[in-house]
Amino acid sequence: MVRSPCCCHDAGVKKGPWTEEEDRALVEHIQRHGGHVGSWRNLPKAAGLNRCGKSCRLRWTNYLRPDIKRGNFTDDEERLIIALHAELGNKWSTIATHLDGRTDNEIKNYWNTHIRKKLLRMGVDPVTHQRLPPDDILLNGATTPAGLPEAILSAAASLGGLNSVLVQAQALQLLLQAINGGGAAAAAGFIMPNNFSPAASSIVVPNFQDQMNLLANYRPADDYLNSSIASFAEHDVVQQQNASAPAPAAPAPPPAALVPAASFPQEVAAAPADDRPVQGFSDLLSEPMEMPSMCSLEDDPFWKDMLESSRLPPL
DNA sequence: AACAAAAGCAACCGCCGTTCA
DNA sequence: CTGAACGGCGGTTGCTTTTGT
Repeated sequence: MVRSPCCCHDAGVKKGPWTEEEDRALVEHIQRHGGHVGSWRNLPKAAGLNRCGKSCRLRWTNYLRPDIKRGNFTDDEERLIIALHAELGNKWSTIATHLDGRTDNEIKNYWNTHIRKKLLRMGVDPVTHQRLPPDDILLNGATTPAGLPEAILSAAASLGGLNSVLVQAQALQLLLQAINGGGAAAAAGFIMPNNFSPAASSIVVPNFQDQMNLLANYRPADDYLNSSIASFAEHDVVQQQNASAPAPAAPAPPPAALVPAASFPQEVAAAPADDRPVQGFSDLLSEPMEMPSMCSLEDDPFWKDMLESSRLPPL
């Protein structure tokens, strides 16, 4: 017996976005059959649809199925996806079986549009889940003019694994550039006084040693899965907020569920001598942006040296 | 306000393993 | 056993929406 060729190649079969009428026809047909489709190939004709069976299956499984969960991915889902991807690779359908109500297509899209970029920003290769070479991180972060905060984050993420003085200097240079430009620095999570000006004689920055302690202890690929990468969602929200906010206005108290991202843990800032290693980048991103321990640049010999050796104008 | 660029996402394409005649 | 169709999957495209200038 010879089977007929796939309907997908029929010239008259409709393609493109589905209309409400088509959706209704498909759903009603499947419901009439108790949720059982039988043959996808025969379904379009039986349901009165001028669509390829394959297209019907896709529409049903990715959009119309009643058990599909809509809305943003939660942090837990995000962590699970990353963990599963590290183990399974691009086995989206397998990954989808571990997340209730999520389709492989949705997960795949979310990975490609959100998680992948975030991992890159954190200095983690989204394919291998290993730490990227520092040079790559810097390149990734510095590709867009508006991406300076990302460059700083990438540089910070790379500090823990720096293997060359040159790269370390590049990372610090990024930090210095951020401080020299108030808006970018604010976006990176540094607190600037309301009257901040690059030319001002007293520039306040977070305690440098605290920053270096945190950054130096960060090992992205070692433990990022265990940490609350967490802050992914918050990270995005805050980036957008910072990018669009008319900085450097005095920050309003954030909503309880929304804390600034690129900041340093309070307990570390308050206890500089504590060498507690951070568990991951989340520690740098998830706490409110409060810096009890501040110092001025002139008072910090390290900053003084750095500024003198940089090409920035003297402060 | 208008335009351009970037991001997000639904849908399509084509390959591959399985099923079936 | 063979070959064609089916169903499923991952990669990619292109349209729509959002954001930036």
